[in-house]
Amino acid sequence: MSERLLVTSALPYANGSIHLGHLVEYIQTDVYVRWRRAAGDDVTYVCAADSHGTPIEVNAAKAGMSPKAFVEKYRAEQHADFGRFGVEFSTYYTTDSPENARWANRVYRALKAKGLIYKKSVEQLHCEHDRRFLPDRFVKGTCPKCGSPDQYGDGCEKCNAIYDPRELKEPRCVLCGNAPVVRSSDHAYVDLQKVEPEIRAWVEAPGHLEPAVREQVKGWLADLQDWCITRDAPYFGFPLDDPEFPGKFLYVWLDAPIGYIASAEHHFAEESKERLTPAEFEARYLAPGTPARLEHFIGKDILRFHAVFWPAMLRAAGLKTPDREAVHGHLTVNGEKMSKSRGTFITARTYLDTGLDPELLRYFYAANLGPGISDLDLSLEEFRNRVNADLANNIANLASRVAALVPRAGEPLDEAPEPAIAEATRAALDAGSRAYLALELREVVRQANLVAGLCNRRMQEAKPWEDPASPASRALLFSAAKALAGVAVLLGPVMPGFCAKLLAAFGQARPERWDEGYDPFAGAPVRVAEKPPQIARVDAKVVEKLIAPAEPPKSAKGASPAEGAAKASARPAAAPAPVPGVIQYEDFARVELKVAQVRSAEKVEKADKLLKLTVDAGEPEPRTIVAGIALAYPDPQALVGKRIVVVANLAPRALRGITSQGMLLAAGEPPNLTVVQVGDSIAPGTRVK
RNA sequence: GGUGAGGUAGCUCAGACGGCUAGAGCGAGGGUCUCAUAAUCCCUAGGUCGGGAGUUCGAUUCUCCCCCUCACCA
Repeated sequence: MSERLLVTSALPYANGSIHLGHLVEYIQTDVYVRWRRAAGDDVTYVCAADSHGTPIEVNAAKAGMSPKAFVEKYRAEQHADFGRFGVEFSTYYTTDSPENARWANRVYRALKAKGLIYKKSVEQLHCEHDRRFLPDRFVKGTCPKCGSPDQYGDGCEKCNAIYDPRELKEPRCVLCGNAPVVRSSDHAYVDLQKVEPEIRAWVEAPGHLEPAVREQVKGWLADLQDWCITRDAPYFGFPLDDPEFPGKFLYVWLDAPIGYIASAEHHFAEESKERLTPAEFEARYLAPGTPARLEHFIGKDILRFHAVFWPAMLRAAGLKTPDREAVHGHLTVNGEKMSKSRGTFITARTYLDTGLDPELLRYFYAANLGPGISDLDLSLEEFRNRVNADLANNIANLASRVAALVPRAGEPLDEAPEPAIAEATRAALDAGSRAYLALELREVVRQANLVAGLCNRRMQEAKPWEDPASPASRALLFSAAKALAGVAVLLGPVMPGFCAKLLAAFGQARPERWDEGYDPFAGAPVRVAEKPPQIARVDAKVVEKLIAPAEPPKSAKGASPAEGAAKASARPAAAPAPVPGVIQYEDFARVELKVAQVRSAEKVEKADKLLKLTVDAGEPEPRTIVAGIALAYPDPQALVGKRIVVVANLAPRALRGITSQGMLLAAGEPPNLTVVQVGDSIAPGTRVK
């Protein structure tokens, strides 16, 4: 196919560390980019740190740093983290760059020249103490609808009401706690109604958006709101160069997507192998009608900016519009939003610290990613199953058994392949290629496993270990090794390291390109050049290390507010602020209560209050629980067979030399005490909530 | 409240211009080989295809209503 592409991932906000939610998008994009390159395309993969906005300005000040230094710290850390997961950008720049300042002003001037900018006075909450207007997330107060305290200025997390910050009761500035006042200020607005037909045309054109996404965006177009693109000082951003709006800054969301362009321009001017002047870069990549493709990977949370505002901006600036926007959903962990209080907020570092290979995460994501916007769940159990069943048991083990037999068959092998294996491998490569283009990564993974599964089955049928040197055995071993080479090529974009080793193991070279003319059964004869790569089976204990010990909810003071939507998707839910004496649902949810059936009960020696119980909590192993209930149950046998409720996730603790794995619920004080029981219809292991 | 998406086996999902016994992978249960990472391979799972009504010879697949989930928005 040989096309030229500019591919982008959303720009992570330079205000925090990369987590597994971010990585969905960057891994998805990286896999796509690697496949494109393997297929002979010329791809430039652009990303950058999103560096502007109130949160960065405020947090930098808190950290006693200049915004520039603050941003650079996170930019470098993020870039390094991505690299560890094999995400290889052509460039990882910053939106706070001279190139971007120039581009942002150019786009602004273009909007203005087209008559799309108008001035409007807006009332906002202003903190007299901090001398600043407060973005929605910088105000907290009581919800005007339901009366819940401690809600952000844009909406209530309790009743889901959405309102204007001015409606908030008892508002206060999250920075200093003082009550803000209402003040008005003039701002620049983009009149989107005027360009609605152009936006609509872009949205409805086939190929730009997935059908489901397109419907969503069309819904917005039916009720287009004008867009405010300026902010008041103090602000970390580009000063607006327009006498009509003195002292204003460009809103971060105007310059963020422009950062794609500015970063790419910077890359070609100063980093790339083939250097391009800004004019050459623009002509090649951005001129309307250029054959170069522009593709954006984004999360569903920033769809509006990319599917409505961005095409409008590009059109107004006389540039080409995107050829595709791939939108993915958010990451959940064990079926729920990532949450610091549950310990499921997993950073890239946390993952690396467990010692798990980053390529396993790439594989898992690929195995679960399609072109749609549905959320992707990282169930730790599924992760383990997937890696163990597909990689360890199926693919890597096949490589291992073939490698053990090839020397016994007599190297090198250069046979006629088994037709069924050859055909299946070619079909998988063919289907895989189409799947990559359609971003059906899970289909790619499926195809690879089909091939390996067939080879394993053939091995089982033909038993080449019985007579390895026979012509039939040699043909099968040759076929399996070559099929593995095909699998390595197919999965190469997903697991570059593993696949390179797999090819090398059987003396196979990586093809220059595999879109056309690549035949795994041609090329070098098969010999075992080195040990094939192993995939250690993942142990449940290792995976569990991903979940941090639950962290107490942060105080309101420490919570870092985000202005509008964070740029990169899958941001965590903000921890609700604690109210004295009242716990949040999350606090309760941290306590894992389970039904358990008492198997045995006996007195603990030398302790007149303690009983030692063995209970079945629906787990592989029975639990031992030591409880101070002996006075209330002089005959421990009375408890045997009862279904009680235990706290299952309590840290184990030794009592009288016996480790108690949890505690049971009981009402009253000894000796007048009764163990909480449930009916016989509830099975041991059932969660109590 | 509005808009959009979706609700198919324990889990992740396929599928059907309406029609043979609704599929796959993983998990689970049983069996098997031993070249290989206690891996492979074989068999098994009987799920009201969210609920109700309608159209039809026939709907899980079409229409309508309802319920639930998710997202975006006022």
